[in-house]
Amino acid sequence: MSLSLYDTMARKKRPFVPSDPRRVTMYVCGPTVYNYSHIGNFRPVVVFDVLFRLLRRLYGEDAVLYAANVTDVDDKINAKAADEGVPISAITDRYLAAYNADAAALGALMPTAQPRATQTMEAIIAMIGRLVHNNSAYAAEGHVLFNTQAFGDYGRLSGRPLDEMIAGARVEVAPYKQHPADFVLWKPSKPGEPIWESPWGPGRPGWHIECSAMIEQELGLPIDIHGGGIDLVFPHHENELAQGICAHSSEGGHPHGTYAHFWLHNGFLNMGEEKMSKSLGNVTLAHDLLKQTPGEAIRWALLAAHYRQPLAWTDDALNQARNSLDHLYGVLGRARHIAAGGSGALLEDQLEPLLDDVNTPAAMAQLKKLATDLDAAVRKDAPSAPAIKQDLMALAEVMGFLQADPQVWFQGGADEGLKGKIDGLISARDAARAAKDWVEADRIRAELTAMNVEVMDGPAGATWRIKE
RNA sequence: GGCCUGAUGGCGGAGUGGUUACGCAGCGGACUGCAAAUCCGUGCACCCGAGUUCGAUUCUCGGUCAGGCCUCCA
Repeated sequence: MSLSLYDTMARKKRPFVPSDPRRVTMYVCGPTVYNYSHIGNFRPVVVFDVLFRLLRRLYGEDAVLYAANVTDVDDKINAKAADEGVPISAITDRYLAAYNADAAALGALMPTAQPRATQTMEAIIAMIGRLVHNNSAYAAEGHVLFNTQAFGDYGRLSGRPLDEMIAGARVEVAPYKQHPADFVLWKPSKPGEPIWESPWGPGRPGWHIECSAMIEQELGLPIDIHGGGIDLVFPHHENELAQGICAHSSEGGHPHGTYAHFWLHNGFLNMGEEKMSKSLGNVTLAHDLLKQTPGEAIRWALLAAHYRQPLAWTDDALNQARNSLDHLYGVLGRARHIAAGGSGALLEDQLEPLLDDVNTPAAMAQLKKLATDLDAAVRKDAPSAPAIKQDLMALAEVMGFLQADPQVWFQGGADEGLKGKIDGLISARDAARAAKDWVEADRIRAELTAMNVEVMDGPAGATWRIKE
């Protein structure tokens, strides 16, 4: 079985074939760094991280170029900077650092490139210039607007014919627009806002052009995979596609070509019945959640539903994620003396659920099956144990799980002093048990329980872990 | 108003034209000094109606309900 992915443009699953297997390219829309990102913002981060890992596994670690942009020019950033009386870079640097730290805590690898809008300004201006030059865009009242009439396929990605959109539009149409659907490529800055010189006057870029320019600069067209949240299909990706194609058509020629071979969109994370969004005020920040919950458990919860399905975020889902990881790490702890190796399953068999449009819930079921098999093999001291462990760890790695030491997973919340104290109590209890002094043994266990420590007696002595 | 998704057991969540994964929770048992962990066993669902079919949870149509997009948005 080979990799197949659901392509929003085709509205079906298609076999994935990169244009060049030695240079597989993926671009995912990243954050606007004006605040901490909420947990829903991290769903695509984790989802496309799994795809990134999978592609690296299939095509080689150095063969995959994954660019995720950072929007660091934006009204909200300006507002925040003005509010605090600091330059915008103070805001964007602060929240980009937090974003990257949170993403790392969720087990996401760093993309191979993380371009920033402010550092792509030359490419943005050059691209707008090309669009103006071939009449795909026009300047008006200090703005430059993309001419949606120049691209016959406009609306194809989102399945919205132009005239229909106009009919249902609730937006006020700016008077300088030739067509209501035309969108801004360049706009004048207000006083006090960051400003760049351009042939159309001083100002700053619109949001959509940034991604197209970065893709050209970092990856080159066409790219293999373009990802993002489903809410970006329209207008963001539709606009990106239109300007990206038109920037490559000659003057007077018909725009043609391919921008991205695959468009992937993840479903929303919901709080109860509604989407999580800053405007609804129902957000949970990953930054806050990570203070009390292991990043790996959050990652598990984010991948527990297929990426295209909506995901309801609840405390219970998080607890279940934690329980699942407890189970897996428990198996690994019991199998710690087994060295992974031998001939495991074929790579493709192993990865089959992920090859089918990144089916993470099915892959998790397989992870658990392998863990159960490993546990049984270890218990029976079966010769198959090393191979099973190898399969388990290989699949876990592609999913970004089980990279920690089991002991750290269970005891990671305890500092050295506490560990010493716990170990002392465990020894005292072991002595009491050896003397069959059950009253004393149970008293010590109660003391440990009060410390949020759970004791587990085993053939090789008692072990312990921090409870949630 | 237009466009687009989804509906699976107590909960989460895959998948399938004919025995409905997996996990959590529940129940019974084994193990244990008692527990925990683990193991064995077990109950529980495919929104409604019509159609196609030998057979539909799966395909088609209609309906209901829920959500999203059309405006910044992962």
